[in-house]
Amino acid sequence: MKDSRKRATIIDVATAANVSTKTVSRVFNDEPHVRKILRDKVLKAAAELDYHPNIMARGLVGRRSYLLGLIYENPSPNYVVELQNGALDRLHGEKYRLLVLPVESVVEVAGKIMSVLRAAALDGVILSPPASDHPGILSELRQNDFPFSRIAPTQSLDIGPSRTTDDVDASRKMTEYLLSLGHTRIGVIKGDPTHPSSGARLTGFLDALKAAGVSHSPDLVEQGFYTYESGLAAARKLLDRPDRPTAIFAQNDDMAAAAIMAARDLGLKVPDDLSISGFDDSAIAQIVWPRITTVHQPVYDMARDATDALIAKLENKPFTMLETQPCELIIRESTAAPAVL
Amino acid sequence: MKDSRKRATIIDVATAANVSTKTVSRVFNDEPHVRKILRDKVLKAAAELDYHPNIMARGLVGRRSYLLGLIYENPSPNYVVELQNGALDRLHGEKYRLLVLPVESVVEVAGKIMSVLRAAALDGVILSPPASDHPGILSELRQNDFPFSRIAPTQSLDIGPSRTTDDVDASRKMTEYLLSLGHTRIGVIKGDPTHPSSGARLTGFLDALKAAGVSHSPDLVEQGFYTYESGLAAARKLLDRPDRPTAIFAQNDDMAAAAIMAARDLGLKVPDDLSISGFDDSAIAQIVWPRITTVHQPVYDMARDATDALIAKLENKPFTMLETQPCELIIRESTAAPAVL
DNA sequence: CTCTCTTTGATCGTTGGCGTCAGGGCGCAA
DNA sequence: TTGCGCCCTGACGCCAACGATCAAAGAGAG
Repeated sequence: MKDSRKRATIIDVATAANVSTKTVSRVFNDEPHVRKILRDKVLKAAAELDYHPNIMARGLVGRRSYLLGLIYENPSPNYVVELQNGALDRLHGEKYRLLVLPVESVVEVAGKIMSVLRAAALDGVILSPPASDHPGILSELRQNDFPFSRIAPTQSLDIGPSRTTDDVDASRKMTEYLLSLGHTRIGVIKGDPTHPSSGARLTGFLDALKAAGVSHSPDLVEQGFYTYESGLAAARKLLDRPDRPTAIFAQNDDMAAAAIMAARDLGLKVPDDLSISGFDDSAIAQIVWPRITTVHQPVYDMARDATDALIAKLENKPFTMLETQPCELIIRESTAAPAVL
Repeated sequence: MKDSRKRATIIDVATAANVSTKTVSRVFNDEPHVRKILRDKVLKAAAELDYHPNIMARGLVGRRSYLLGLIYENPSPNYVVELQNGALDRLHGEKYRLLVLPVESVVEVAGKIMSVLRAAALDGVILSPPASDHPGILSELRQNDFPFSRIAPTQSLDIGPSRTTDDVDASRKMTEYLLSLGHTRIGVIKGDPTHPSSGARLTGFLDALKAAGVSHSPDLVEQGFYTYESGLAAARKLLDRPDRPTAIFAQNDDMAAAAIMAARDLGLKVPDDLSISGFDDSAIAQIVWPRITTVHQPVYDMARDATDALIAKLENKPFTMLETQPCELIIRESTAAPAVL
């Protein structure tokens, strides 16, 4: 037994198996031109020596780190964890590993994204909103020929592989549902303005109103930032209005949950006195009471698929540039017909 | 201008600055014996060439990857994100990077932890519960002299740096508070039995009852797994009993939130008909209604400090082996005196 | 001739060990 | 006091080494 402190090298394995290092290399890289007998001998020797290829050395000569980055802002823990899990599950069994790169704000990294990526020696990067739509970041990546894939982009869908949903359509459907219940005075709590999803969701909302011939006052749109706290403040403003809306369409579930809390503070019953709908179908939507009517966003699936596309790109395999996932309206207890007509 | 696809090497910088590569290396590693004039010249050349040291090459010769791993199970997104943020914030500005290593269950990796760590070429690893208390994992790490630090361990506090809170004490305080309200029939929803925190929290609970001379039936202890779903099932069992408890002490906030939902399904009012308390003070505790009385766990702080200790260890700087953080009872709206005596 | 290997030597980018060189301080003899 | 040799130290440069891959050339077996 060797000193366990010292790791076995490819030379040790080659010696033990009585083959050349080249052969060992071939075995570990699944290359052809190795008989099964030899392959087994090598694997046996490697197992006995507890040999693992040195990623550093391999990376140095092959110019690959097998490290992928995931860039995200941190709106809600549920979202982040789903994002990570989607990526991690796809990476399971692969030799790639995931480095998490949370950023305070996309603006923060806009100019120095390449420095960050190079300093971390990443092979590729997965961009989540709003980085996935940031023109500066995208152009910098393209200029440097840096492999990336995008989660839920809304613009320039042709410049790289991506997985997305149609926020406008989903938002339109949700609005149609609220209209069908009889709501016409609908408050909106917008998400972070630096996230294009926020604009898209508003567009869908306005489209539906227009199609239904319902007029809408811009005063009923309040700015939030996809966080619980921002949702609380925005909901309070909406509910303090003399012409209080009969329904609030929050652009994500965290803000919808905050709206429920704000309504409770005012003694309003949800959904009897006020309907509230969210977006994303994150875990929180089923934990609060009433459970939130929302739109299911396949965050996990999008993250997994974006990772898949990135790996395909890195390995020069074919991949689809853009895939739009369906989204689904999920009706729960937070919405109902308005009590007063 | 060089082709931007090709990264500048230390040789390019040395050539541009008209010094030796060794000098450039010294500058980038903050070593002495370089005059300021030369240092500035090197930095200027490096900036112009957009040079970043190649981590792979550096790691190869120095046997360091500057990669730290964070091992965790995935009980609740809030917990995971706090954990990650604590570690990441400490790493900010350092050359170390964080690799996330979620595991299905600690048992899954118990035997092959070294393989995982070596395959990922990690410099060190941060263990969160329950890995931080797993005897198999700990002994394997020690046998291999692999640097690690632990978050919230409960056993063998002398074998490595760690940051923890006193779960027994915190649980005792919470129980004393429930007793002081007048509750004597208190149901418990336990956490995952593979997490030592679960046992510790039960111990504190039983200690307090014993000290107060209150007898307790083991039937009032239900098994959960720190997840919302498990809490829902456990709470239902407790509430279906003929001698329904007047209070439920859930061992984390997710399960406490589930208990609130279960109570609502039965038409019970919280806290009027049933008091519910949680543990951890995670985000969810303030999002549900009533907001949950809980014990604040400084997860973020513990993660940051454990990261700090690990870095200190890796760089042979002094560090404290064990530090116990205070914990704080946080009283909110989910607890009150029992209505019926 | 093809398939399955081995051998040799170069290569990736960086760092550690060691050598070199210049200059300063110091002791000591004249 | 001056001049000389010596040691020490700071400021570098040169070269091998880290571990794996890869290209090229060759060899034995079928």
